[in-house]
Amino acid sequence: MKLYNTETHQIEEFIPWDNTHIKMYTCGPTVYSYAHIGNLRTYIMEDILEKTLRLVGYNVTRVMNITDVGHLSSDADTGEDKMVKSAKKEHKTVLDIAKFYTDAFFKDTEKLNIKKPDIVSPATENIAEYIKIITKLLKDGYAYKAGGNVYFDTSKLKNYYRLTNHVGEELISGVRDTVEEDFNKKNKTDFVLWFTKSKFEDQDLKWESPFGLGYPGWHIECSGISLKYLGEYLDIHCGGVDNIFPHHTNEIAQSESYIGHKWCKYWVHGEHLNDASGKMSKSKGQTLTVSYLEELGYNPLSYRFFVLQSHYRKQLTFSFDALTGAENAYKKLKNKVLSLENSSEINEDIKTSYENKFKECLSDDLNTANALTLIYDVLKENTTDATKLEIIKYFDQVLSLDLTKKETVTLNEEYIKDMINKRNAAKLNKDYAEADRIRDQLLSEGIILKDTRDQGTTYEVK
RNA sequence: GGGGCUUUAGCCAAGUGGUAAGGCAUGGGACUGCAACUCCCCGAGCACCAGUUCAAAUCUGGUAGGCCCCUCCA
Repeated sequence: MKLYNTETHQIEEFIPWDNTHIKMYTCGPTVYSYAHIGNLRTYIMEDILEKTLRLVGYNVTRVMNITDVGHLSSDADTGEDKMVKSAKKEHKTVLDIAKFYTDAFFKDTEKLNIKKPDIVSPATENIAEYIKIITKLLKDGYAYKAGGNVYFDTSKLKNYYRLTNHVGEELISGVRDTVEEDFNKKNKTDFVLWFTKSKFEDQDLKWESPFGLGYPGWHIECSGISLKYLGEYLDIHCGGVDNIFPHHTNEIAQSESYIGHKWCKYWVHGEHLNDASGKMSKSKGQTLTVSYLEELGYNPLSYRFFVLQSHYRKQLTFSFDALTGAENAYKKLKNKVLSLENSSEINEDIKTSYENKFKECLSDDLNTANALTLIYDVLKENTTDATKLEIIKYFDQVLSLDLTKKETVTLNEEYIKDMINKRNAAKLNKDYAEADRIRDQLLSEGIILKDTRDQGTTYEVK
């Protein structure tokens, strides 16, 4: 298994801390609104990674956090935290909002066949863990108090910028002019571990702590949850590229200062989905959600297919043309797979050979584009249908495109047969207008008629 | 200003030194009352320039374009 490791900037052979059990942590959503399909691209990649690891024989424990407590936001113009802002807008409490969007998030991931992580933990349920870490960081001199808050002192580290090649002196703080500078910091890269005072005065959720009544900073939650559930030796930490700096950089700083040794071996980051104008963003008008795609008549799995055609470390530009293309390809492919007969013998040699090829594709830094191409090779292979079907089922354990799953819809077969007979009668009378009317009628009910040579008129569900 | 990624046919793309996989769309054909489905056929020399090499999409240097990060983001 080979993976690109952001920390070393190269593709490496994957060697876990403990070969029998892989610990995988993935940054979860901030639940202040619906996830857009760009967010979901990263979760699809993580899903492929997890399933690939399992396919090649590893045991995996995967943990994901849910960010349901405010973190420093850039909405300096309103002076409000995102969670609080949503809550106000929708006249609900912060936790109501979090619950609502957490549920929505998992509904979306389910539609995309993304497996739910083994452990999902909201940030608000692990406060004691953060306090424990912060207390030790203060005691060991890695953190300091200023202006009521606790900060991490990045100048205590020799190798703070491990994930990036940033040069400290060249960083511009407050690159975006909406961000206000925090003058409590000793160094511009220092970050807050615990807030008791912030510009967001109306933060709803606060907890007692040795540092005062307040709430945790954004970065500490991932370190805390990961250390709590996965221990001090983490194999893989995933997220979107935007998290590399500062979020993941800060996680390393906190975690390793706390445990005193190397923490995570592999950092895997998914590239963004862009639209024609650049990066997709929750705060940029029209949000492309899974349910929006459904409203437009797309199958969510067509989006999964679209994403898998590309590589996770490559930026991908979304357009409806591209999605339509993917949907066409997906439907055609699925039709071909479903038309395979499952009655003949299975050729084990061919099956094994394709299974190995499939594992090779995915083991090559998750080359899903090639893995997908392999399906077309299987369909063209000179072997029995049953063999092809078995191979594709094997592939679908990771691809999760429901390629062999027939839609189960309850149909009124007598009605349909009756309509077909009427249409055939009309056709015999050369009353094609009537025949077409019946065909359109059924189509509007989701039934597609097929005039075949040897079986007469058959139908299938749209 | 600093750091990083990227550029292969209309579109999504594979490719890691030996002469451009696959898919979608388009066009042509078979099938059809007409369609849909299905099947068959068809397209690029890899942003540009200069090197290295017997040989470069693949290596080196440069130019141009696109995108991202530098405390909201997946």
